[in-house]
Amino acid sequence: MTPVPAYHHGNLRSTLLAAAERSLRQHGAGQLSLRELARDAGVSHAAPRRHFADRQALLDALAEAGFARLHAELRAALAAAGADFAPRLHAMAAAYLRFATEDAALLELMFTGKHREGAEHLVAAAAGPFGLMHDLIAQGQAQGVLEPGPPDRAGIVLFATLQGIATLVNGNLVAPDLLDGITRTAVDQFIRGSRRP
Amino acid sequence: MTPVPAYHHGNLRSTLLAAAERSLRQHGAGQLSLRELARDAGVSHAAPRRHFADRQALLDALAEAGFARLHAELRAALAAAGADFAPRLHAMAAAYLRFATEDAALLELMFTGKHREGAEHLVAAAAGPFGLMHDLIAQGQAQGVLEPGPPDRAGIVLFATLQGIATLVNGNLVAPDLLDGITRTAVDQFIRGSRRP
DNA sequence: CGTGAATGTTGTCATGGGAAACAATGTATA
DNA sequence: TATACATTGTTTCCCATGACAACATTCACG
Repeated sequence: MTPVPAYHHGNLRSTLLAAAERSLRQHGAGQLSLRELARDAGVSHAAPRRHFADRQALLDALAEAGFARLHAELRAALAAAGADFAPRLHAMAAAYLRFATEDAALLELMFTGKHREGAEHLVAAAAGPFGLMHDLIAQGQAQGVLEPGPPDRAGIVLFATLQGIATLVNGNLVAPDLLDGITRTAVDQFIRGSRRP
Repeated sequence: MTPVPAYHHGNLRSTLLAAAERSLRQHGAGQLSLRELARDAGVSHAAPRRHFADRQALLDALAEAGFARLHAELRAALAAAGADFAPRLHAMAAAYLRFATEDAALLELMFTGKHREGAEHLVAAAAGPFGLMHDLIAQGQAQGVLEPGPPDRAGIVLFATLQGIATLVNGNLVAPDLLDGITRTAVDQFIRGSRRP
């Protein structure tokens, strides 16, 4: 018996999100079409509207999921690293840049101010990865490697540097094979620039 | 006599680019519509095609013009600064971030890998600002403030940091009133991180 | 002049987002 | 269980846009 296609798809929302993530990786956010996603899911072109009020809502959901995944990957990288500050920082930076360069379009969605007015979701979702960075800096200070002070400012600068490296590489302004070296340089410079005198 | 509208607009290309830059600033690249630009210019909806093969060509032209303007503004900032390295670096960073936060959408167009396959134009245009950064680093080394070495790597890290700060601010992940302080912190940390031992 | 290259215009098509009205299905509850 | 309501998906329609082709006007230059 070919199973009669159920009227209710069952998990359209997650199916759409998964397909969207694929399309995003392959063709970028600009090319992402709700109708095409609907076709792929074998569903009418208006069905997605039950789950995403409009195109932007879908993109916002993608960005939010992206932050969650980024958070998880950073946590995993930290867990795999040892207890010392410097290796942990290097591990985190490498993990961040792997994510950022493998999912360039997603990263762009997550960061470039494409969000809606009420983008508290996104800001809240971003707080996860930001928090990891913050905690790591605090650990560096506790271990006496970094100079004391509010970890926020230094953390933002570090985060910005990693984010910027990703942008330059993703924009083809820096050759991808330089990525690892530059990342290491950036982290080392960061440590040197804010280490305890 | 109401002047009969001339059949030939005369300078449609620059008119379109100017209008596009305005629209970009107000509504972002996604909302930019060739037909709307044509309407604004008082010209038929197909006229822009004579000057830009397609939408992407218009966006590429905008990005290229953006690099030229960025280059000019950085040069102006450097010219206004003194001869000492640190103030020059601070001036350049401030100028970069002013440009980057006032024209967020343009910056995104310039950097995020939205270019065509053959994007040599863009890479070449980007070389201008990159070169300034490079020269500035070299000057810092010559003045004995920075440790010697190939200026490229350090320059890329610095550029990335500024670019990343802009992304975070433009994405509302960092409050705009923190911008100046963070920029200063970033530059100071950079100098401390790569100064002569 | 007059001819060809630039530059604009009108008309058309396919694609896509969005909205409304309707249909099928699931669920709670009297 | 039967009926009311909520969820989810379908159909049908409208409109904006990008892209393209065929045609018109103007300009520059011999």
